Amino acid sequence: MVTKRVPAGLPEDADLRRADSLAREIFSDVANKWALLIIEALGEGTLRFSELRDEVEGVSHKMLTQNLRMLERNGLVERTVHPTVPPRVEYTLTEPGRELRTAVDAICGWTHEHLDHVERARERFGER
Amino acid sequence: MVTKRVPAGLPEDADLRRADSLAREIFSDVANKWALLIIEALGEGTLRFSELRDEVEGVSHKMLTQNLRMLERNGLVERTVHPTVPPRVEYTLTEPGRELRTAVDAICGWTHEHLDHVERARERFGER
DNA sequence: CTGGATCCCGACAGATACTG
DNA sequence: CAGTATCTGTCGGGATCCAG
Repeated sequence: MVTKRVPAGLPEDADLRRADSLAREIFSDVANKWALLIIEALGEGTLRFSELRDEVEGVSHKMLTQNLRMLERNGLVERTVHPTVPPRVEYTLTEPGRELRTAVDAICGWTHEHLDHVERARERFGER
Repeated sequence: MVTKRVPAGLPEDADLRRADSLAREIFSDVANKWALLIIEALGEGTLRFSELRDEVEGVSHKMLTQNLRMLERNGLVERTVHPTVPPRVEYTLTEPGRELRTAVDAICGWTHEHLDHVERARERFGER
């Protein structure tokens, strides 16, 4: 987390602190397993709640709603309710959300590309 | 998380399942706040344990060691002990670790670039 | 179907103390 | 300084039930 350094006490000092703590807060929100998997699952498209639950393997009802609310609150995901019966709710990444997704993609890609490296590292690590 | 689809029952089927579950496991390990912050803190350089504790703001002694062990086990971080007194232990990203770091950089960058967007989204979300 | 609310247990994370 | 161990409380997160 790169932080701009400024002599203490200047007028803009407080603002910078605020911005940094906000950045940390957002990072903490976003940098968790379920949030990233949801972002990855949404991809370019639109998914319903139940589709997401199926798509994001292993996520519980609670964690899904919780993270979706959080992502919506932070403006990463847009939630559109179709007032039909039964209700139909769709989730889509916003533009910033899609931008973040490319980073998540990179992590996913990295994971698959280094399976062997990790496995070998684990074996070596196991020898003790 | 893109998964290659193969007709069930083929010889390589089991291998693919194993690879996927391994990928998920690695992802779960890596996609957490402290691990990502540690990777980001290490950057291109080398840091001692105590330097990392200072650098990664808010991390506890325990979480730091725990995550460092995990990153070492997965071959993302290299740990070198200098048998001096007092002991001096240094941590560096491995090559795969540095590759992953670029993705983490992207997330950090994203965070700082969208502070306003997030703040506005939160305000709008608050109106309920 | 979506999702809020509640209960409850296990895992996680902090604090502290102890070794090399 | 670096790291392990233990103890303890908190809370993440699953299961379940209820409502719109």
